[in-house]
Amino acid sequence: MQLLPGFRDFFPEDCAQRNYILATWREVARRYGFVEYDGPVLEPIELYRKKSGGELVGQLFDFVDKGERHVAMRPEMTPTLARMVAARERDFKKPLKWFCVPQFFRYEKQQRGRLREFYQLNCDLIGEASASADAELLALLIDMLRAFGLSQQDFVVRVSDRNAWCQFALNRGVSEERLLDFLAVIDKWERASREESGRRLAEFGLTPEDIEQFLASPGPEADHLKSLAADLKARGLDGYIELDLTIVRGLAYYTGFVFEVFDRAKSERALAGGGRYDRLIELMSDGKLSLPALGFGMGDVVLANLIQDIPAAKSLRDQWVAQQHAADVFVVLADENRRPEALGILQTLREAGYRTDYALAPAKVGKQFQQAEHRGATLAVVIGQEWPAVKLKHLARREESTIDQTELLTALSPLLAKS
RNA sequence: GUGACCGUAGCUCAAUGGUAGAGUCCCAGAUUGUGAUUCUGGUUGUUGCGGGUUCGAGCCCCGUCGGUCACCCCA
Repeated sequence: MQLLPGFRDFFPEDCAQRNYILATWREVARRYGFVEYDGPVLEPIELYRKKSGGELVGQLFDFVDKGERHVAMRPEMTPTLARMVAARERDFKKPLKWFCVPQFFRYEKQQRGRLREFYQLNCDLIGEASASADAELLALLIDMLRAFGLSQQDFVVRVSDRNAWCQFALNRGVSEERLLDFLAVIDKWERASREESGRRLAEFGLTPEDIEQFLASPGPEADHLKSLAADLKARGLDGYIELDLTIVRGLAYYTGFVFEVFDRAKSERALAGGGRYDRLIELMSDGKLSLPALGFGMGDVVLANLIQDIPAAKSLRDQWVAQQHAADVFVVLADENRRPEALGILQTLREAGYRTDYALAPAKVGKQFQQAEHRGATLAVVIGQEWPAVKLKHLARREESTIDQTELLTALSPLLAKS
C-alpha cells in the first residue's frame, strides 16, 4: 500500500521536526498576546463557495456524507474564523488577537513546497482598523521567522496596498466594477510579458508605461505604507520589509494592505502571505456585523524546506529535536541478579520526573552503554554486584562516582539541572 | 488539469540487450562490568506495476501508477 499522493507519514524524526515548527509558532504567537482557537476539519461546502471563490473551490477535497450533506475538508481557516467571530463577537473585547495551527487539505498536484495536506499557522487581528494593527501583525510575522533562526539575509516581506492601485485606477477612469479585473493584470505583471500586459491594460485605457511610472514613484496613494514602515523602523524591524506594489494576491476578499514573504534566494515558494479583509465578516454574517480584520497564513512545508536550506536554522532545529528525544538517565544492569533492585530504581527515577530508559532484554554492559549513548542520555546508573552501592556516571564528562542507592536522587539532581 | 524528465536493496547510486552489484544503514560477534574508531560475518530485490518486441529486457516500445520540474496558483 502506498500513500495517497501529497500525504505524509510522520516517522519519529519527521514528527519531531513538525512539532518543532508547531511549538515555535505557538510560542511566538503567545509572546505577542495571541490566543489559540480551532474549528472543525470538515465544513459544509457552502462555507467555501460563499467566500473563497474561484481557485480554492476547484481544489476542495469534498464528498457527500452518509446524511447526504455535501461537505469539504477545510482548505483554509478564514471562513470558519469569520463565522465564529460573527457568532459570539459580543463575548470578546476588541481587538481580537487569535491564532491557530490547523491542518489543511487542497486537491492540487503536488510539487516542492506544495502538498495536498499541510499545516498552516494562521494569525488574525480583528476589530482594529488602524495602521498600527498592520504593523503589529507584520512585527509578529517577522519575529516568527526570526525565531526559527532566519535573518534579514534569508527572507524578505514584500508589502503592498490594493487601495493604492484602486485609487490609481479610479483616478484614470477605470470603473469600480472592473477594479478586480484590473488587479488581476497587476497580479500577473511580473510573470507575464510586457506585450501581454500591454494588451490587457489597453482594455482599461492604460499602458505599461503608466504602470511602470506608478511602480517607480507611487505618490500619495501609498502613504499608508509609509506610516507602516515608520512603525517598523521604531522596532528596528524595517530591514525585513520592502515596498513592492506588484504584490496584489489572488484571493478576492483582500481590501487594502497585503503582503507576501519570500526567501531571498528565491528557491522556494512564498513562505507566508496575508493582508486586510475589512469586508469579509460583514459578508459572512449577511450584513449583521462589520469588523475590520487582517491576518496571515504560514505553511509548514515551505518553511521546513527553508530551515533545511539555511545552516543556522537547521542547527537550531536539530538542537531542539535532540533535546526532545534525549533521556536524562539510563539504567545499566550489570548483574542480572539485581534486576528487581534495578527496576525499583528505574521506577523511582521515573516517578521523580526524569526521562529514564534501560535495556529491556539482558545485554552486555558495553552494549547497554551504547544504548545509553544512542538515547542521548546525560547520566548512566550502573547497578550490579556492589549493591546497595551504585555507580553514577556522567556520560559526556566521563566522570564516575560510587554512591549509596539511597543517595541517588540527591546526587542526580544537580547533574541534570538545566543550564 | 496540460507538458517535459525520472522510477534498481530501508537510504544514496552502479550494471555495451546476455547470471542484478557497491557503499551506507540495520543485526550478530572480536579472552565473561563501561561508550569512539576498526575488523569479521549476516539479512534485504517480483528492477513501481501491466502488456509488447526479442533466442534473451533493469536497458527498447505502449499503457498505467508514483515522483520531480514548468504552466496554473498558492502555504
